[in-house]
Amino acid sequence: MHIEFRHLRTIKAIHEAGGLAKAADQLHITQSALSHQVKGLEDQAGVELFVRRSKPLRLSAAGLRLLRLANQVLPQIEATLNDFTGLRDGSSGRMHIAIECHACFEWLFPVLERFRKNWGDVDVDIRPGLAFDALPALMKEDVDLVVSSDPEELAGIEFIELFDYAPVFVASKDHPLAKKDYIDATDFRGETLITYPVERTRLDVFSELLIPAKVEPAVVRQAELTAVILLLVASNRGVSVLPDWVVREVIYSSDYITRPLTKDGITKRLYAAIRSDERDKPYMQELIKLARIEARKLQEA
Amino acid sequence: MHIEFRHLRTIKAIHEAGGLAKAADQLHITQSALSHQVKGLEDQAGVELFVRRSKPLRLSAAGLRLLRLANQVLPQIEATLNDFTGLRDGSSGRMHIAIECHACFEWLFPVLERFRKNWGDVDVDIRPGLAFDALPALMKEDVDLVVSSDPEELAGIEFIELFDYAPVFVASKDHPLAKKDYIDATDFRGETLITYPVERTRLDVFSELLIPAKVEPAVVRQAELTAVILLLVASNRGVSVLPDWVVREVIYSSDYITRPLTKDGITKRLYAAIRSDERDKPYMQELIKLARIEARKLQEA
DNA sequence: TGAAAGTTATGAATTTGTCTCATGAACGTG
DNA sequence: CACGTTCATGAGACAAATTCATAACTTTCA
Repeated sequence: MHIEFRHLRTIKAIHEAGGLAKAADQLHITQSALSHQVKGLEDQAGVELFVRRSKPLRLSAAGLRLLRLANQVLPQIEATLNDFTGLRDGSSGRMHIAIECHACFEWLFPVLERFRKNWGDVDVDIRPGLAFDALPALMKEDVDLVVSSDPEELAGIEFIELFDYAPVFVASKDHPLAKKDYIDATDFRGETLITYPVERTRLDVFSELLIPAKVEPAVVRQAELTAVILLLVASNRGVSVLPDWVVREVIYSSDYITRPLTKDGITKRLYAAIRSDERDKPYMQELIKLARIEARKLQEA
Repeated sequence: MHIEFRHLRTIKAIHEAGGLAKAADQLHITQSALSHQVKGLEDQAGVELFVRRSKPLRLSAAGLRLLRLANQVLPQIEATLNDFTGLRDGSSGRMHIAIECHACFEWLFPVLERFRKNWGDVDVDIRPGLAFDALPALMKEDVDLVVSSDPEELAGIEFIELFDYAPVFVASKDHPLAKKDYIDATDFRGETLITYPVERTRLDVFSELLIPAKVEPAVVRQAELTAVILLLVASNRGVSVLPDWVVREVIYSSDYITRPLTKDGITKRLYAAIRSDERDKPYMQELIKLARIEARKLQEA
């Protein structure tokens, strides 16, 4: 036999009730059960837990030691169980986010900043590493939310619409294309295009414009950070295509010009992919709400 | 079902081994048992403990919380069990001492002071309150050692000889009786006798001298503290009879004289009464040894 | 993509352990 | 000393954990 929580509860109850019989009532078991239990414990520990010579059954030195253990340990269990109800009812949980779209940092960061305020018990993280396998990771519960613009039909996964955005052409104000009202695929011929360092199929400018039109820019140069891309564009080292929420920040800067792609502009939609069973968790809903608000703010700026 | 230590050990093992099967080996039970156990736990707690979608069975948020509990709690149990082996093998325990003889503080305190150094795990205390019922208290395990000068035949109790001492007459150097070489019972007639505040039968001067001789002092005055008794004696407010280990400290002081009781002197023997089943405990033996040493030192002083 | 290997889940049977019931023993009290 | 209280004990009832056998699932590798 091993020492178990049951025994700690027993010791504590006997001590507090001041006797087997009363403790037994309190624990809703018989006095006999307690007696057996104590005996078992004593056999196992090899020490007497109670002083039996006197009637009001007092704790021995060893018994007191065990009581101390009980007083340490039982509250810790309580605390754990409480945390569990938190996890169950959704006031705490995990929110590890994978972003397929590089520029999403821009709006996601402020969102998480606000989210953190009200949901301190939720463990928040961004996992940039797995841009590729984001959806498999979501299914495997490696992450809990994926920001994506390509909804797929997947069992147990659903894509929740966040907001629409437009990929927008950005160039230096001195660039020749600044003269045009809108930009077509053919305009990229001979240009240096600056993109995030991901495969082309995952870049709007390629998937929506250049690949269908079978146009290849003169040079494709990659930069990790949005700020760096803008820097390169400003100094006329190339042109780029960025989501409107990014360029909105620079739209009034006299260094840049922005133009729609194609005459009618291109619109894309961003989704939050989550596991269906987490859709109703309150913090999940909250995060999505915050994302929509934040996006609107950025686009209205 | 309740959460039990078993479950904590299980969670910990699964996490460390990285899988049910390996953990099962480690715990010397079958993989099936672990699976059932985890299932039971999850049902009980109402939360998923593991992420099952991926193969190497990872802990979920709740699982991690439980692991934290395990890492807190299991060492505490270990510690308790270790303390128990201490209690079993006698390196720790309780040493609550009742003293029937008031003056015993004088030598007992230094003894306990030294005892404490080597037996820090033993809970030491002096219980002055129960001078009367000291022996019943010993039987009931209210105390563990009684210092007494009256051995009795009691089941489960044995009296271990500590050392011999002599009750000695003390008076001011200016007292008339200072002229005598030894003091008889009749010398107390007309004197003020200062004693500890206990019943006469438990005072050597009465039990050994005055009661047999049917002598009553003029006044019997009581004082709690040895120092106070000596103070009163020094200022010639009365005479007293104290154990030699006490007066040895003042013997060279020019304020006092000490004289033997009766021509041949009276010798008494002090005992440690303990429960027989504790006789062989190492700290018990040590305490008795220290008591003898201390007494010799005091009497040789 | 389809075995093969490895890992976890499940159901029924079995074993183990815990509890209850009935009763006895010990203690304290009037 | 009888009586009420409190704890201990043994046998049987019951509940729970474990095992065995096997299914279901994942991952890996060809």
